[in-house]
Amino acid sequence: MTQPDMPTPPWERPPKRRTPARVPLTRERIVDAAYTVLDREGYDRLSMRQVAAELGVAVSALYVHVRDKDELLQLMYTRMFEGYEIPEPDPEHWREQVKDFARQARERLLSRRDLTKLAMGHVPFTPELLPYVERLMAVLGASGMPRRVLAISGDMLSTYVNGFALEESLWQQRYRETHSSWHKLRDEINDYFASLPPDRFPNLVALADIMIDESNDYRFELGLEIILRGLASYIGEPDPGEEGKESEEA
Amino acid sequence: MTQPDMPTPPWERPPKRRTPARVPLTRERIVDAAYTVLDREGYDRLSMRQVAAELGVAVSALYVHVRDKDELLQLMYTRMFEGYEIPEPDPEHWREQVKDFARQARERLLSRRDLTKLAMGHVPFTPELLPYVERLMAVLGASGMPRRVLAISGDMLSTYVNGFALEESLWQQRYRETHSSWHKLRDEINDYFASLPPDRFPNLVALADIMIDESNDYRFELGLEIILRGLASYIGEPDPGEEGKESEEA
DNA sequence: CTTAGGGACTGAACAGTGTTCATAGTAAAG
DNA sequence: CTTTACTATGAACACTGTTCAGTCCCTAAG
Repeated sequence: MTQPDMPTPPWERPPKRRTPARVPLTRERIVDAAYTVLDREGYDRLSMRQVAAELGVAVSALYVHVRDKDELLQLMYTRMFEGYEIPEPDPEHWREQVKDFARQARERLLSRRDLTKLAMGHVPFTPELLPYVERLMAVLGASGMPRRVLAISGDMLSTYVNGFALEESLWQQRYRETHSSWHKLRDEINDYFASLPPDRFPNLVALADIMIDESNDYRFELGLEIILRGLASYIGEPDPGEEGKESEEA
Repeated sequence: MTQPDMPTPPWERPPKRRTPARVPLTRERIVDAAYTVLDREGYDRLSMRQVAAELGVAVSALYVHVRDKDELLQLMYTRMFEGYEIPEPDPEHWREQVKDFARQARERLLSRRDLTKLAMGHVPFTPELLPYVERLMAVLGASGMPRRVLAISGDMLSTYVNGFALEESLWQQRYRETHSSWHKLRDEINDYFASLPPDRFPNLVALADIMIDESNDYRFELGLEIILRGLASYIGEPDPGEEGKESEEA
């Protein structure tokens, strides 16, 4: 509303504080700081005190805006999804669309430190995240697979991607702590498997060269293709839901 | 060596202490106590102090036998595998054998509290656990699938089982904290999905009745079958390893 | 039997954690 | 200006994993 280049008339009191001495604390700023701490310190050292220190604020101030550490982690989890791109469903290309989604998810999980640990144990069923689930189900549904297969396909895919990325980041963490390069660690594991007594471990010895030695990208793609083939095998079949429908109590 | 029913001759000194005042602490006893605490308190409250208290011993005494809390968790993880039964490989019935293994694993993970959290982030590559991996690879290898598919099939299966069981136990935990029965919570989630605006969430609304409402057993079996179909689809195909073999640096 | 050694165990301490609460400060509303 | 509402503070509580100077006790040697 104010013309930026015009000088303020002397009779008009300037706003009490153009740059308030204390920028007000918000959930957004807290999550920002939490991510800064996560990048620098890692998930295990991400504490309320570190986040407060990052903001130059007392610990208890955080609890005005956030109920729990759990709620803060939930907010961080939610932010992980921002800007996710899931395309319009296209029945002709659902397989590539699903693969692109999975690749995007893996890339994101590995793009910052310890995001896999953050993602684990959370479920994208909050109101803010349901749109993403809806989009994925739309893409998967375009394939024409039966209802009951469709209902668990999303879960299977995200479990696979999360589990794969978690394992990747665990190895990364381990080599950062003990080895100079991923190559070195990989070769050592390789040698370890190859040096096992072949009479007791014939299969592991025979597979030693590709158990870990294979490119992670390639392994990821192959696993993805395996799941997609399994899903696709149900297209055209009747819904596999009529037998075995006993309910359980857990 | 001593005849149990014979009275001890008076000239033969009895062993210094038949029931020593302090039963010696061993790794085994520590792991026992840790499992007792895990059952009673849950993973998040499993602490060195609780374990020590369970044994009636000072905390620092534990560190004589165990380097870390991490090492204790590793020992607990190892014990999870004791008594696992993986059959002799039989090329005719590999699918049922693999399914039995997966069912057994899921059952075990859910048989005690928070075992899924304990299993997560650990890899069964220690010397004590390699025999189990070897057996599983033998069963899978009997199917005749290509080398590179075989190499990741074990990982995929355990990722699936762990992820599935983890999600199950998360729901169980959540309903224990807030709801009277799993049925109640399930119905609420069900209603929630069904009550979403159908224009924005057509797929989720359409699947509301089977997204969560389905029996967990049935969902588990279906996911297993999907993976097995994907794996089986490679039998008879050449090893899918010649294209896309670029290595990465991570 | 006495002595010395060594391992198992203790208690206290350190540096950190999540969370709460009475209090002080600040900004807007009456 | 005063009141009200609310944010932020600092101290405290009850925990956590881990370390370390000692103590105890059992065994082996003299």
